[in-house]
Amino acid sequence: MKIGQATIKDIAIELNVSASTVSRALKNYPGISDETKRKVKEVAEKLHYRPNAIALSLRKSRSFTIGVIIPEVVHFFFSTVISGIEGVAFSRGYNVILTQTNEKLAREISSIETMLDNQIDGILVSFSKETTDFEHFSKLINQGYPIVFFDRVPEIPNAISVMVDDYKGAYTATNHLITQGFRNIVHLAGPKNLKISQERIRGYQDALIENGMKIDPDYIVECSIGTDSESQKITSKILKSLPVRPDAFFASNDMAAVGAMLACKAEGLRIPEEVGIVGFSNWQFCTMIDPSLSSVSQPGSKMGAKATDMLLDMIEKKLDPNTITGPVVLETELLIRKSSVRL
Amino acid sequence: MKIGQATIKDIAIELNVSASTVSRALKNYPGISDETKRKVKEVAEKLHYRPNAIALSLRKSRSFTIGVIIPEVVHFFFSTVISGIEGVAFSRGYNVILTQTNEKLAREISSIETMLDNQIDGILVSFSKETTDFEHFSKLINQGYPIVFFDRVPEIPNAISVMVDDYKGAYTATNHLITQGFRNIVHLAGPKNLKISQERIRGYQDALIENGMKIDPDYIVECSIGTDSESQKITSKILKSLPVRPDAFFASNDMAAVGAMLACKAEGLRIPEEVGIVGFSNWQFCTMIDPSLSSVSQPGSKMGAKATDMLLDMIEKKLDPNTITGPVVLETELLIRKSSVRL
DNA sequence: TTGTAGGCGTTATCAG
DNA sequence: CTGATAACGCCTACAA
Repeated sequence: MKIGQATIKDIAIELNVSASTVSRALKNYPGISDETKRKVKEVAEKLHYRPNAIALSLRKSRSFTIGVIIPEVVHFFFSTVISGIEGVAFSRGYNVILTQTNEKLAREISSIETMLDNQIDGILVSFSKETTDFEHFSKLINQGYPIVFFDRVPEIPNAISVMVDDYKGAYTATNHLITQGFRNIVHLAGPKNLKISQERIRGYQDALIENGMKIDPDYIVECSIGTDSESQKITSKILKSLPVRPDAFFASNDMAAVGAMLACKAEGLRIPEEVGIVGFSNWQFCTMIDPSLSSVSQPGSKMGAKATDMLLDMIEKKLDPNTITGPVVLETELLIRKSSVRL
Repeated sequence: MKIGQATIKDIAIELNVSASTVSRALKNYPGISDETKRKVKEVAEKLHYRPNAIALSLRKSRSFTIGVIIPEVVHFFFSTVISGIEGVAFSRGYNVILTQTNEKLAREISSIETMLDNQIDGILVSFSKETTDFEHFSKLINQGYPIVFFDRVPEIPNAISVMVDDYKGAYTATNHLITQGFRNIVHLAGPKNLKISQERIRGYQDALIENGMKIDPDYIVECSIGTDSESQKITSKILKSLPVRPDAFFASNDMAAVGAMLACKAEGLRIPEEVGIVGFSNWQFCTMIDPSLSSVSQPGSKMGAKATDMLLDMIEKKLDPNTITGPVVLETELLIRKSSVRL
């Protein structure tokens, strides 16, 4: 036996039949004698034959592999999404090629190119913070190439996307803070070019308005990086600079919420008595910190699973993209913990 | 222009030359007129020609893709490893196929098969908790197939692996607790079939011995799942059941450490005054909880990067596996925070 | 300097 | 029921 995998040819030679016969026998094609099938399968087994997926890809222009483009792997939410993606892909017989952009547009573009070179059957994308032009995506969409966006979704024609109800999540969180009697609520917002950030801002604002409160732009502060240290710095600054000291923070992500919490503690402010805090994403550590952090949970794994199912349905033509009108929106859930409850 | 990518043939037809000429021109082979090269490249550009990676793979039996087999994606440490892997792979021109086993042996085996079917050039593995037989790995190793193990490494001949110095990390952590005056130190251990768990246990024990303390098996408790809730339950139980109440916990992972912390708090024990706690891995939340958690940091990203570099070196024959004797061991670092300092 | 032919592993098509 | 041939896209030894 030669090095490397046995091929159909090897089986054919061993049995003195043609390669096509072997191919058909292995796939139980009609019009092959049971006897031949038996023998072929026996030899295949003996030689540990496994079909060469690359040859199949070349032949069929299909790789049974999907690509995932994600800003960062080391990010709790995204890692849950990846997990969801991987699960569905595996169970439906697809491989997953993973790429992280580190929030770089250039990396995003080059990853897409490599994926196309590799005959990837479809792509799942959450684009980078740098991405403001979506030409590299719309080009593919217009060619009918299967793409599904998740979480960070672009506003371009015919884009298929899965997202969470950021607006409602933010609205509910803010409303909860108001119900708890907090009045000067700061929103620590995400990068304002992302739709998800905008939606969360909108939810925050509407909650204020509907409760008869005023919107003050100074109380909407952008935390573009999203780390706890960034938000800690920003928070301690605004605790002093704002005309009326904030008594609550609704953060667009949990890291930022923790930063705010640390800053408040450093100022000697008690949580939740003096300051209420709510985060977004429900990272694992929410229940581990003291006080435990209220947070809007995003169904990351479900989002990954849903996006993958849609993508594979498109690939397998079980789903006509044209029948899809709007984005698929998954519900969030406000998990109320100690950081925001003072009543 | 037809649907799909332009091929070498398309360029050849457009220029009335043979496909081989085009192929050579594109790769700047000697013995092709500059004129032809120029024209070929021009047309290639015009048609947005990109080489078909699948065809290349088939031809060369090389895919420029490596496989990563990991127990869980949603795990801070592993996600940093993935990040390191992805970074090096990308910069060296390789794709990454990702698979998570969810700690299932069956999944591990089937993933390897799929990867081999896809002509993956090499594999990076951290095996599952279920894996006790390594036949599926040794078979490949003996065939000369490039594999590098990371973090969870098997004790089989010729295995190339990258790990952290679990022994020293555990030793240092335990020693630190002793220095702080803690005397009844419980070790919350990981699954005992994993080498990393064994090494940490050994480090813990040696630190006790060298400080003239006794080893009590009852003070080594296995937390096989590794969640905070598991360890919380276990901790509150042993706080009561052990003859002498423990005054410190060295946990084999940070989640377990947090569980212990929560259990102690629930018992009204003050940390670090009455109970000292040290974790392992230095998850993000260590600095976010109160008191901040001392932890042994594992260089996950570096581990991923190192393992990938070695794997690619093997693949590219820059590294002869036979020259490698032992595993590559990366240093850990004890990060001392509030949870363990009472002096 | 360029073209031809053969092959990487598989399967669809057409013959027999 | 089975075989021969061509093709997926690319590369390369050999020929011209």
